[in-house]
Amino acid sequence: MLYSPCKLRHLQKDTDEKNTSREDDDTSAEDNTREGSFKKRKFLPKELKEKFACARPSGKQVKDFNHHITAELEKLAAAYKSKKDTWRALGYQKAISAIRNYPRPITSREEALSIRGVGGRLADKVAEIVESGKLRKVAEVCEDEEAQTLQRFMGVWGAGPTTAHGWYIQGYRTLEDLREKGNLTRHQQIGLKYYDDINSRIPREEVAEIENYVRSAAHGIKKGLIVMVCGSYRRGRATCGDVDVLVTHPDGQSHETVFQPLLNKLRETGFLTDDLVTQEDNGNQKKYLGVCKLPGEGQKYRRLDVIVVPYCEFAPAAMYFTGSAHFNR
DNA sequence: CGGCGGTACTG
DNA sequence: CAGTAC
DNA sequence: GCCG
Repeated sequence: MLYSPCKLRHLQKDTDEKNTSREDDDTSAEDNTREGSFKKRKFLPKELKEKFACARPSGKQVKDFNHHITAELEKLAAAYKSKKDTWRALGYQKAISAIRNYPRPITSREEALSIRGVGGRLADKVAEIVESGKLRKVAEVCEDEEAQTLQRFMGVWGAGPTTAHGWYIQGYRTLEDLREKGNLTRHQQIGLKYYDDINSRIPREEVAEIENYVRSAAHGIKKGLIVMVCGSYRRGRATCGDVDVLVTHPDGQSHETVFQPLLNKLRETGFLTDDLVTQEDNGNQKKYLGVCKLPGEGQKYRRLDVIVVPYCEFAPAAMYFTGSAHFNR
């Protein structure tokens, strides 16, 4: 697949929910607001509109017909990942993604097997879930203390399987242990501090609020900036694991000078509360990873990524960062 | 069987 | 360099 | 785990 105007170097792929250990609730409301406002922008050249037509997922909310199946498989995927069985976990994750996009309830082993990404072993498991409502393998693999602890530790941002295992063999079992005795990297300290918030799903309504907040700040810096949330939000999911904000400017130049001023502005207002990676350069893209919180009482801390791209890479970047099913084939 | 994304940051 | 995240 |  090629996108003509610019070379697409270093585009990041985001195949599915990053929070593999969490599950979405289903349902509800589609957002026409952003799409609506988007169509009204008159300065979009037509070739870019065409790309958007490809890039834009259907406006409909994505239904999760096989939630009972993916929820069970997610448990195994997370357990395998925590045990450093990464390729097995990847196989599970691909199958889960495929099943999640499957447009109707799966009722048989054969039907499962017809889905690309689901092989014989997983089709057996799907069949067991369809028949009994659960997987015995989950009890076997996930319910021992080690598996539970490893997964708890991997919920700390910046801690992967190796770190989690290291903590485990040092005798740590709880987050309290980590706070008191573990030596954590700066990333992990932040990840621990906001553990509960960061590991909760974000309602898409709140994602929209965050998008608007960032957009307002951006427009205070430079008029005409385009601010758009990608990721699972853009795929129509009811909840998201984090917020992926893509920023560009139609004049093809302004994106170069916007990155730091925008972040500074968001810091000044107290919206950005912690930085994880302050600048990751990818060709002419710039990426920020951090933590934000909307103003007001009772708001949660949320993981926020900001990516600034040149205009010519905007549409394809939106596709990459959205990671649509279309793109996985 | 071997390959499974490729890159940038942190320490 | 290994580990991690995107 | 799955795929080619």
